[in-house]
Amino acid sequence: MNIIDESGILAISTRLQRLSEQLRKDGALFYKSYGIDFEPKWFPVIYTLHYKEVLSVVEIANEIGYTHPSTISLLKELEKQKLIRSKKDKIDERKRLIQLTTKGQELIEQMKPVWDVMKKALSDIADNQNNLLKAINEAENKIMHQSFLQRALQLKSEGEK
Amino acid sequence: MNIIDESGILAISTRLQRLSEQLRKDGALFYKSYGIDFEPKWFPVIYTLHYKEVLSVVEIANEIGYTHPSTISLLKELEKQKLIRSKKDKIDERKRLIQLTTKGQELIEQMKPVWDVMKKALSDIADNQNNLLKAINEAENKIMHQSFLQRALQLKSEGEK
DNA sequence: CAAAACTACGTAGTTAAATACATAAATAAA
DNA sequence: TTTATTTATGTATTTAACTACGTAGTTTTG
Repeated sequence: MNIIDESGILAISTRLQRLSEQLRKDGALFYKSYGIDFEPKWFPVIYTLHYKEVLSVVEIANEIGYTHPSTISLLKELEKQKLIRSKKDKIDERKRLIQLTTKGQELIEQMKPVWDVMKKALSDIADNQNNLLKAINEAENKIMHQSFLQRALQLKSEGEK
Repeated sequence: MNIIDESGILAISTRLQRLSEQLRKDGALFYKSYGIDFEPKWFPVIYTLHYKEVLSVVEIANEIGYTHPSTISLLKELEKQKLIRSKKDKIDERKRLIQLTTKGQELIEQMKPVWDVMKKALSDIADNQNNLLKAINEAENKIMHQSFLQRALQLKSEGEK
């Protein structure tokens, strides 16, 4: 065990990042093992469009929790892959409406069994005495209610009394 | 609740990354609220050197779990801030030995009470029915024993039987 | 209904990590 | 003891996110 792992909660941001990166990389390799040309970073957009069908750029950005410029660059890649297409909204001319192509829909069907296997492997990793996914949900809920910064500032001002 | 949060375990990498980023940003702002010029990304290096005192570049990289080029660029920043200094190892001339400067040590003393507040706020966020830090530890242990990719490939081959 | 404010999208530039590659010193092997 | 291998460090380039900024529609307001 190294110092950072021992440092506990203070290094939690680093630990989260590292874990995320490991899972992402292995995910990419697992798609490849099926001969599927799919990058894990595309998942949020594709999965969202599978359920919502037609969304604008900003709507997708909000759904996946990225900024809109990041989303635009993801959409560009997906458009190059011909997995999505877009058209101008006739009512609001500023909006670009995005949806899956037939190729995109077919790819999803092809990936569904892969996702099932990934789900099992991930659940196995994440479900222990403490369930990682539930822990994330609980932490996110707390942050949504009051951010880390707000909590820390409050503790700071209480300490100054 | 959006689609990605509903998608559960499949989007866990994205969720981990997002949470990490939120905590990192708030951390930076909290240091600033004390008038301390310190970036959260420096924490792993500084904290490690606080306990190990003298380490080479690659040793630090291993401790903090980054690649050595990333570590070198962190070290460059810290050297520019005069928080660390380095000298050539007399026994092994390839090695550059890194340690905290007096300024670095003083900064740590200044940050210790800040870290205490952060610890409380983070513990409050992370400790729920499922403890996030423990969940990370458990997941990392499982991955260390058998990676996500290995587990997924194994499930795949079992399914093919 | 004209001006102001807001919203949607896009581009440019920055940042923080990675990978790939190169070099030099140390160690092992023939 | 030369040669080959490994290790430590560094540089260049790539990647995937961000912020800052600009433009063009849309909506609200005086």
